[in-house]
Amino acid sequence: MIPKQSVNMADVARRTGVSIATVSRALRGERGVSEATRLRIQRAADELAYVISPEASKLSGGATGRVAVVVPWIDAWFYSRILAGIEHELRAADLDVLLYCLEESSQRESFFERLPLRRKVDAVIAVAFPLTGPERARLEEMDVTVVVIGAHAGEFPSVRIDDELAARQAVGHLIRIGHTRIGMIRTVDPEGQYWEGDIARVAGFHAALADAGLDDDCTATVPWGIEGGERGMELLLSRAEVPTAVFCHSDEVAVGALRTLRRAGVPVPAGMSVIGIDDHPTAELADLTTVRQPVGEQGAAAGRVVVELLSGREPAERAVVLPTHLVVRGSTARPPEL
Amino acid sequence: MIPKQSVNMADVARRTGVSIATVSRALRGERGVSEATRLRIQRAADELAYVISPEASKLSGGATGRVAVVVPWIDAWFYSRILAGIEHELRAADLDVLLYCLEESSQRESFFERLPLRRKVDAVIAVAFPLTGPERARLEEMDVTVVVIGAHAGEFPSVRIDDELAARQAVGHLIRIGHTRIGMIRTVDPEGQYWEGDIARVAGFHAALADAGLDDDCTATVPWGIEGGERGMELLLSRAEVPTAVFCHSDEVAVGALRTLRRAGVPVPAGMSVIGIDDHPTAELADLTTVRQPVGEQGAAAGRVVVELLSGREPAERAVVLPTHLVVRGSTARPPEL
DNA sequence: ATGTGATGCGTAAACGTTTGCGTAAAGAGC
DNA sequence: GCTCTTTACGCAAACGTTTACGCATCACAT
Repeated sequence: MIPKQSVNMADVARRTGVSIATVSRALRGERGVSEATRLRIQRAADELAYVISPEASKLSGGATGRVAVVVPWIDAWFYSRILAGIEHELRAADLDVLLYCLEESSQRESFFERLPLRRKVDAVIAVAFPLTGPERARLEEMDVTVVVIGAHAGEFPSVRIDDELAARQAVGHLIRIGHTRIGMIRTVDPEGQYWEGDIARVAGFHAALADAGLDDDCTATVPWGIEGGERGMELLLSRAEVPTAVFCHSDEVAVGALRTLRRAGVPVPAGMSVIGIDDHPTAELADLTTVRQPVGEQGAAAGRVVVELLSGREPAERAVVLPTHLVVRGSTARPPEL
Repeated sequence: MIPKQSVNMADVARRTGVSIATVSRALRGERGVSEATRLRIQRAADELAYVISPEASKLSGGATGRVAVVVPWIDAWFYSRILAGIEHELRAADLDVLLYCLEESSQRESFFERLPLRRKVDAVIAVAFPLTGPERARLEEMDVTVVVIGAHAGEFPSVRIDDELAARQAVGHLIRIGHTRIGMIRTVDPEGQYWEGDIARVAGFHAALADAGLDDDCTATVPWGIEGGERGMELLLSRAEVPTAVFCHSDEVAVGALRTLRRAGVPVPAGMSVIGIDDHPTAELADLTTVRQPVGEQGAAAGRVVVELLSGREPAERAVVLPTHLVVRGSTARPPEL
């Protein structure tokens, strides 16, 4: 057997002339250790480049120092930015990030159902997918702390934007510049489910139209993504009453819509205004008007909430709602009639 | 203290009437257990929904079941796709992914230097950043298995594309359609370092030109990204001899180059051909000719290599090189002179 | 009958922490 | 001076595995 080259608490204890128990307490900042010895221990630990063994710690009732992040996709702008925000914040707090990419709801279900989360992590951050009732119940019964991004699920702390407001900002812009026939392209996931964010955006769409006394039956439903956007715009163009402006669930959908318009020879914004949500990088490239949401910042906020909760403090707010705002570019203009 | 609701080996042992040791051996498929009892134990474990505690396992000399993935950025197409590939493959093998996003080389250095990797993970996958000599040495001396993506570092198994060949494919295309004055936009990282991939692409660029007997002093060096691409094209346009075609380090750089051209009123491809590498999603949107590389597949391949190594098998190949191929779109055409 | 290897399994000692309990010493109140 | 807390620390028992060792048992050849 190769000699263990890793230093453990016993080494630190020996070096400081105290017991292992005292080292444990000192290093975790527990009370019951004089400031003087705590300092000595801390220094010794630094000198030895000691790092705690998460295994042993967890095994004897401590924390794992790990947080699970569950996303439906990684290779999508939104999720990877969220993830970046989370990772940054958690690493700053010396927590490790365990990544689970669970595309299908059945995978998520079995993950929450039978996986021994409590054995692996101290907390779970669930990003932007619909939590089913059983999932929620399951999470509540195991004693991991949970934070949800992009949705509000039961009593769990959450971080999100106000999707309904964002939709109102987008549609409000279209109304202000004179549009009266406004369409929307909404999205469903591959399993045919509407996500909370989409539902709220549709609600905001309808509410904004209602406030302005406008008709609102002009909605197309497509799978999320660029191709969905293409299809959605095709659907809207084939209507009896073609709208003069379209509010898209998100920028990627809007980019698809723009492609269809280009192919159909409809000039943007002269013949059709298009607006999205996100401020995705390609929105700038495509000169797309949009409602910007802070993405990385949502991840970071969730990370901070987790850190607070794990260190026993109550976070400042249990439901963080970050602001969105309109970014006007070249894809929206007054309707042709005016 | 809340009663432990998690099943452990003792429970399985009791249920089957064997010792804990036997359960341990049976569940890991070690020899020394009759097939009959192994089956009984397996069934009991399933019935109890037993899952091993990674902490205890690691603590007593076993594996952690975790793999660290180190990337310089997450919120970039390339890395998030790689990550998706890795995650998918590792999850299939019941390994957990620990994500570390280390942007600065100093962070990476201290990560490899003082982090107790052996305490946390069984293996490390390093994605596409330059490993310094000390880092390499450090990794070698701790007994974690290492796999490198997008570079070849020492004796470590690696997964990558042939960057030089990819460059040759791109430049070869430009030469074949008649270009003789070809420029390149290469990239450096924020710390002023050239990455292995870039160096190889430059080499391929020069080699392809040399093979065709062409001049090759037309290179611009910029920071990676869209803005870098814009700047790079500005530099090339301000040359005494403006090239008729430009090979860009990657698609995102090429997109920047296209923006500068549009602003400068240079028609593409009539006035300038542009080609990139990657086949980034926006390459299709921007109608950009490019050399496609399999990105998610590189991650998946690396994941498979790790799985092989951790289960004690030697992987099929220690240096996996995945193929690239030309994707011709509308951003390249014969030069104006012809 | 005896010896010789396998084979199948149990015993018990790690692994490196956390934590309840015990205890000595110091300080506080009278 | 004597209790009564409080503080600072040590002891030792968990936590749930892996694994070196040891002991039967059995097949097979002597």
